[in-house]
Amino acid sequence: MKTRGARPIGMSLWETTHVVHREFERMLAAHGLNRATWFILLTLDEAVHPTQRDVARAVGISDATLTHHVRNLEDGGLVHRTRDPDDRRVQCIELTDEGRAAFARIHDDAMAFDRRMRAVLGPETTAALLGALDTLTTEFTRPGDSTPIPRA
Amino acid sequence: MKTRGARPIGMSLWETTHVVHREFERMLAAHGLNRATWFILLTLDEAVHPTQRDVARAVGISDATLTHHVRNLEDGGLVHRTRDPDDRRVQCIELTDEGRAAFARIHDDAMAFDRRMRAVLGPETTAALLGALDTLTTEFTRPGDSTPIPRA
DNA sequence: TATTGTTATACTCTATAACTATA
DNA sequence: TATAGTTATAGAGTATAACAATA
Repeated sequence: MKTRGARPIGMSLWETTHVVHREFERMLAAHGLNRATWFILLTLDEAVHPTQRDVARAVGISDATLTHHVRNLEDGGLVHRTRDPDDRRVQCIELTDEGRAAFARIHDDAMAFDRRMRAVLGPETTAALLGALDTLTTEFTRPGDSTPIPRA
Repeated sequence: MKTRGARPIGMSLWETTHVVHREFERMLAAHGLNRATWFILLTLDEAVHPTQRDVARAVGISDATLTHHVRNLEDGGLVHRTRDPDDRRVQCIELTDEGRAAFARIHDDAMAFDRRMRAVLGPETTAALLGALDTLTTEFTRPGDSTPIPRA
């Protein structure tokens, strides 16, 4: 058939995302994290006393999957959980001191990563890229799918 | 800590890619395929008598993983394999008639998908987006990592 | 010995369903 | 009854290592 036309946008989008993402994951792995656990720590940093369910929603994974990752974080000593005294069904997740230190280190690396991207693109292209991505996200997001931080 | 600055580019890139990709996978799933098998069919359409190893390289997966997917395609009747008479170690993969028909249908849908993206962006923004993606891919591709069509 | 591909096996991420404990 | 979270289990996609067949 030899179907050849312009390269599909989706192909470029996929390729770039995964080339970039691979580098980002290498950085996270050097700190003992992966994408899901990093998103969890980000959510914990930004939310005020979230329940696990809140965190799962924010990260875009199921409760069961969150339990799995939180257990890993807890085993690694980055996080610790206590039952909420006001509602003992609720687990309160908090960063440990070690977790806060790790978060700060990774956050620095993540910011450096972002600066590298912005530097290579330049301010105008960066703005154009972000605008285009936003347009596509709006176009392809389904009303039902509320995934603030998208899943894999 | 409440670390808040501009939204990282990587986050937008990740989110958009996966919102778009989710829709694309829905389309593929309606035809009984997934991303890996679609990339395999694309490679078969474009390459001339590739070995399985060639296809694995092009898709960016291991030989063992390719075997796994090719078996699924074969079970689905889209592909069939014969040993190369000139070198009986080599499997020649070919689309069946049914495979060619399925490929044509999916290809039509994929082109429609691409038109939808280009339409919502407009020609200038499309060009700007592709340029930015290309810049990022170049910046973050490691010399060793040759992944023409990227893996998950 | 080197290469092509397969098999056996296992790991990670994910989900659903059934469950516990609380409310 | 309803909710928060856990456990048990499974499936998809991936990989590595050992292997068979062929060169």
